[in-house]
Amino acid sequence: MPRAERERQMVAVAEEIFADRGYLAASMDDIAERCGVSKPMIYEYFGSKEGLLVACIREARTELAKATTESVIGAATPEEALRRGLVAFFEFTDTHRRAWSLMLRSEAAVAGPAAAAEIEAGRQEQVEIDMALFRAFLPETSEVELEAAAQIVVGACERLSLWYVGRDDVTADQAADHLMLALWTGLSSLVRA
Amino acid sequence: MPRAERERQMVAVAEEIFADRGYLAASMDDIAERCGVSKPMIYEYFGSKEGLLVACIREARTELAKATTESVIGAATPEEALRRGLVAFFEFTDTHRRAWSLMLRSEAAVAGPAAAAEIEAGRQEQVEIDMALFRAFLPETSEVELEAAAQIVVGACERLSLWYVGRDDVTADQAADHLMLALWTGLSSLVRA
DNA sequence: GAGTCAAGCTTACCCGGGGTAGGTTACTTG
DNA sequence: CAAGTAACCTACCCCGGGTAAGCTTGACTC
Repeated sequence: MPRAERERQMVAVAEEIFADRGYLAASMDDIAERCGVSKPMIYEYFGSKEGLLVACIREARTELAKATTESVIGAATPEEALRRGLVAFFEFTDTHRRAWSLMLRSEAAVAGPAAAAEIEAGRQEQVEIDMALFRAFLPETSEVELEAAAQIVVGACERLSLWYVGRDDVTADQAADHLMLALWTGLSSLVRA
Repeated sequence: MPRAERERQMVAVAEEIFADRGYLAASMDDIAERCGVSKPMIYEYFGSKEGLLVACIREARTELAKATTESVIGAATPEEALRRGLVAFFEFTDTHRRAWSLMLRSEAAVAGPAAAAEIEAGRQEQVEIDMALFRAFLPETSEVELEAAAQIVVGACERLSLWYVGRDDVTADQAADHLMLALWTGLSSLVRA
């Protein structure tokens, strides 16, 4: 099997095993066996166990960035853009649960500095997408304010997606609704209602 | 040295080493040596490496829950309660950086299921504190709505604290301000400004 | 004061799994 | 067909989590 194809297979298998058993409990021998290949092949292509994890995360975050950026194309108002981005995000986390749990669960230094950096880079990517969006609609707002808002959106999305994926009585659309109410309209509106 | 005291010392040393080098890179032999004790003592008291991590996390989350619940006592309006809670939270993450980075970095299944559960329990604790607060001020609002709002607040706090701790030009108060603007007033207000 | 029990502690070891050295096969290319 | 290289293997090293078995010391009983 040619290298490129084998690498894709390895990433796919690793994603599944990492997500299932957790990074620590997954052994490289097992992954190799499931690929029908011996362990040194993985080391040849990915360098280390952490390297393999990084490859998995990178693939997931590339897909996520693609899905969210594409979703906001052509939105007329900031409200519409935000809502569309949220729905796309929640749909992604729902349909790509394995990939998403990898990005969440393999936090930082537990797997190693490279994996930590990859995950943080993924978040930062989302932050920058959000900032670009806000900046386009809100030219008057300061950069600090924009970044704070973007971080808030990313954090809220992350947490809410975990919550809604665990409940089958809430759809991606409803999750986006809740988030729009809180972030866009503001929680203060609940008091007056 | 009596057991209780030794346990406290072990947790303190472990917290530091885990936070410094990361969970994987920290070896039990090193931790034992820094305690002036041999490895089996730690296993006697905490059962496993993961058990030791769980003890560290539990201590940190207990402190955090204490700080945030105490901060909102006596608040007259929901706005004041929310703001006070946020400030207390950001101050905690700033002054207890090691403990906080442990809670964030040792995500989920990477260390093992018990550690994952402990961290999720910590988040859920915060969610419930928030829900109780909201419920007190907003008796009309549905439980689903309350929980969604609480999840959003927790997620936004987590992310924003990481951001603000990394920037020395932002104070806990200002971080709380940004969050109040986004969550309480709503981002829509930026458009009209 | 000898006997006993437990708490706190040790040395010396096992073994799974990440990572590597060095070689084999088989296909391309000049 | 010789040379090179891509894809792959077996066999091994060794660190570090985890354990077995026993030592020391002090308190408490008879």
